[in-house]
This record gives sequence, structure tokens and C-alpha cells, in this order.
Amino acid sequence: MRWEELDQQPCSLARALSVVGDRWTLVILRDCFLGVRRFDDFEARLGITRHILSDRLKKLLDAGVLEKRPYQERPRRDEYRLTVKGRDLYPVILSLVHWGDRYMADDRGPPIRHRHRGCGHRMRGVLVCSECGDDLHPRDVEVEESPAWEGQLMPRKRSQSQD
Amino acid sequence: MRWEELDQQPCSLARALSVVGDRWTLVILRDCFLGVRRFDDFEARLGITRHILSDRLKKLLDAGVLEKRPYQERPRRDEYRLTVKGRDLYPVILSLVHWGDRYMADDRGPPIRHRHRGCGHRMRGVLVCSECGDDLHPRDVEVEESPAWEGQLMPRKRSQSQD
DNA sequence: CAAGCCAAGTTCCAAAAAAGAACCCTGAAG
DNA sequence: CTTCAGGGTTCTTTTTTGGAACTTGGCTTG
Repeated sequence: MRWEELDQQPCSLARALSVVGDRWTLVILRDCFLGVRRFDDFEARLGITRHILSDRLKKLLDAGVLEKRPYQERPRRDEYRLTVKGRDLYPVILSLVHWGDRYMADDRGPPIRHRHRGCGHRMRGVLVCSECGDDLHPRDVEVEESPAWEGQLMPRKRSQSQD
Repeated sequence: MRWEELDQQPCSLARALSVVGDRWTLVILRDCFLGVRRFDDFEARLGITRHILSDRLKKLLDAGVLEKRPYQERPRRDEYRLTVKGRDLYPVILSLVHWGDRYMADDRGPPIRHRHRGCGHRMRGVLVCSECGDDLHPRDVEVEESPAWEGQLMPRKRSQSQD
């Protein structure tokens, strides 16, 4: 399968990755969440080539994850800002950050800490069930195919141990 | 910056992406969470070349996200399984799936539904504060540099509107 | 008024990674 | 002793990146 076909797969993960699944897009978005908005600032912070940066920003605009807004006229300059669609990627970013904090930190510990303004504490993001509020673990989640894709999604069964 | 240098960046997101940030790794892991464990099954389901699949599985083993376990002797055969480190990527995967469900679904709706065994309801994963349990939104989270990286992480300030 | 400068990109070329297909190895099984 | 299954590796062609230089429009400075 070629990368461009990924957004036609019957899988929301594959489709999401067709937007944010390449090597640089999520680091660009991390900077967006930190308040970076201008081309040169992205370039300076990311150490990414202008070529690739330009291409990725364009794709994020096309995908509706970022939008351009003028911050001055004459000369016209635009900055890149997260849309609502883009802001909704926050759980993805924060989950990745906490995974990195846990498994990839060196002896100096995690480089960034998060504090929740609501309660004032240092915290992590935790994934919970939208209905009952309990923590979610993979084994507690049952997946069902939507009838529209009957038979195309799930792995064929092998006799397999449950651990 | 070259891709291989990403794991030395003082940023947990960059380090996490040095493991799972390429085009195929997260789709491979999605299948792991669905119970796929064998080379040929991955190949058949993913439509990925054997070459790349082999390379990615090897990298996931090196990273400690997957492990090989024998499921028979004579001839010896191994399967790939998630480690605890790998299972801890579940929030990332589920967040991406729900983002895809919301923004990338076609008229047939999301291909897969999730049910929480704990409460029996169809649900989404929601990100909440580990301390107070409230929903997390980017604006409610304040980031602080750890003293060990003073000055290397945050964007330099520009006078900028807050929206 | 020419010479720079800044933000925001493009263009061009060489190097690296991915796609696609064919081939290899090991240990049964017929 | 030929075939098959599982689990890869090799080879060649396309695509993507990396790196650096060039462009464009409008200030600004001497």
C-alpha cells in the first residue's frame, strides 16, 4: 500500500495517520500547542529543512488542522494557528508526551512538566471511559465492527492464548 | 535535524516519535492491539512490503515495545507480542482512532466501535487530569521547563494575542 | 536612491528510504 | 526427494528527504 492510499482505508487510525503520521507533523503540532506560529520560528526550533516545513504546513492547512491568519498588513504576513480540529489532537500529543516521559527520559527526568490550571496540581493526562469515568486498559475494551464493513477489519481468528 | 537524532532531543514527544513516529509503526501497533501476532498476518492485513514490516518489527523489538515469544518448538516459531511498554501506548492509539472517527469518517460512519467491559456502554476515551479528574483542554494546561533544561525548550516570547 | 534586511517561501541536486517483486532458508509432511 | 509454510533477505526502481542557494515584496538605513 502506498502512503497516499492510507486515507481510504476503512480504519480511523489509518485515516488519522494519513494526516499526522509522518515523521515531522506531530513535532510541528507540538510547537503549535506551545504557541509557535511563524514559519521562521518553526524552522529555528525544529531544525527541519524549510522545504519539508513548507510542505507539511501546506498539508496541515489542506487538512484543516491549521489555518492562516494575518498578523499584519503591508507587508502582509500570516501566521499558522490551530483550528478546532487541530486542537482536538491534544489528547494524542499529551499521551505521547507522557509515554515519552515514562520510557524515554534520561537521568535528568522529563524536560517539561504540566500543571492543570483547574486544580493547580502537577499532573498527567489519563485516558478514561467517557461513560463511567474508569481508567481504560486495552483488555477492557471490546471492539465491534460497524455493520457497514462486515468482515474487512478484524483479524481472522487463530486459536490463541489470551496472554 | 536528521531523523535518528530525534531521540536525543530534550523533548519527550520527539523521543516518543523516534520510536513510533514513522509512517507504518502505529498501524502495526494497531494490529497488535487487535490481536495480530504473526509476520504473515501483519503482512496480509497491512498491505505493507515484507521488507519494511521486517525492519519495523525489528525496531519495535529493539525499543522494547514488542517481544518475541515462541508459540511452538520444532520448528521453532515466534510471535510478536506487546510488552507493558507497548501496551502503555494504548491511549495514543485510542486518541488517534477517536480523532479519526470524528474528522475522517465517511458517510458510513466510523468502522469500529468500542465498548467498555467495565460498564457495558459504547464509549470514547477521554483525557482527564490525573489529579482532579476534569477534562483536559490545551488552554488549561500550563507547561513549565524542568530546571535541567533551562532556556532550551520554550519558544522565545513574541508579543502575541491570546487568541 | 542603492544596498541591506526580513519574513516567507522555491528551486535544484545528491543522498536516503520505501515500494514491488523475486529469491532463500529451515524443518516438517506426503 | 519434492513440496509446503513460516519467516524472512536481496535487488531494482521510485519517492522522499536533506542541504544549500535563490526569489519576492516591502520596509529601513546611509
